[in-house]
Amino acid sequence: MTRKTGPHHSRSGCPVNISLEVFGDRWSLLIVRDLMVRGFTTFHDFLNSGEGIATNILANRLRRLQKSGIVKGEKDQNDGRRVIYRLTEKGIDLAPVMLELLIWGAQHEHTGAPAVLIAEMAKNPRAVVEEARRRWRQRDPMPLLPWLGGKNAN
Amino acid sequence: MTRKTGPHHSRSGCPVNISLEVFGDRWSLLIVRDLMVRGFTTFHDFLNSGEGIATNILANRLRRLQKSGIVKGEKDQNDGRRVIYRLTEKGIDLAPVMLELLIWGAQHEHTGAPAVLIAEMAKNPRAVVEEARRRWRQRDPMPLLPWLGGKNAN
DNA sequence: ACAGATCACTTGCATTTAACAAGTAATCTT
DNA sequence: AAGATTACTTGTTAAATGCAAGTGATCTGT
Repeated sequence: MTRKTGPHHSRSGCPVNISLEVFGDRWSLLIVRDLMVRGFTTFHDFLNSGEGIATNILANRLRRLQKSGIVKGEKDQNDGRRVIYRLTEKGIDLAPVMLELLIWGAQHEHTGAPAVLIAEMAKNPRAVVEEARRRWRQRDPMPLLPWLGGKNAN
Repeated sequence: MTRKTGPHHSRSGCPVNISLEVFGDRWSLLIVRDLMVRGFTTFHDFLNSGEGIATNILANRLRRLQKSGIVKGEKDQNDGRRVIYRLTEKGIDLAPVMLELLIWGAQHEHTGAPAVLIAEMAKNPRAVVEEARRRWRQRDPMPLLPWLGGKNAN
């Protein structure tokens, strides 16, 4: 009924904690990934992203990401049905987090990622981040990476 | 041999996705943070960490982190009740992720982190990661950072 | 040696969140 | 005008989380 501390009470002022409160769940960063490295822009894109998010969860996460200023959505001018989602600057600033996540996962878990490519990125993270930022600035829709998931092996 | 990550099947082979399946929740990375930057080692430490995790969830996350090889726990030789938790190498390899998470949170959200310190870390992430790794190797229990949570407004 | 505290957990239960299946309104295509 | 597409909602069920209390092993002080 009555919430004692309001709707969004921060558990602590630690930056790590606060980051996790914003996108510390199983889906939010996958949406950011799709926007950042795969060049996805629509609800439909995210839905068929390979991991199988449910429509209500996707809608909810997109709303949350917009509320926290990481993503912005606007109506497509050529097609009134479509909403085009795009990272904000705050969103593209997650590129370093995304990259380190990618590197860690590729180095420590069995993924479909080609080791050479990962090593390359690990050697020069600054360049990768800068390239991501460049594409974002120029609205370059081309994926940043040849898609790493492979044929979705299961 | 089929690429199985255990009884749970992977949603996709993307490294980002797999990373998130391992620690993509609100608590796992906070435990890693406590181990990595605060020098915490015991159940009790994590419990009084400031964010208020419940005992059952904490036990569950510690188990999961151990199963995925990020954390190792062993009995304290001087006190048979205690279990001392420590990051594995796979765990300390999360330092870059943690750091970028920290930087992003500090730059984009309202946190208690001193801006100067954050800027310093952002300027030379390699050094910070190397220092974290050094402390881990030498079992240096000293916190990596003057604690950033501040007075923890709760 | 014993009482009481401490530590690392469990267990049971209520509440919250996520997953699944359908449906809907607006818009576009033919 | 019919049918398809797009971006969602709305139920309903399953799972995860949060909370309070309890358990057993071990340590500490007397």
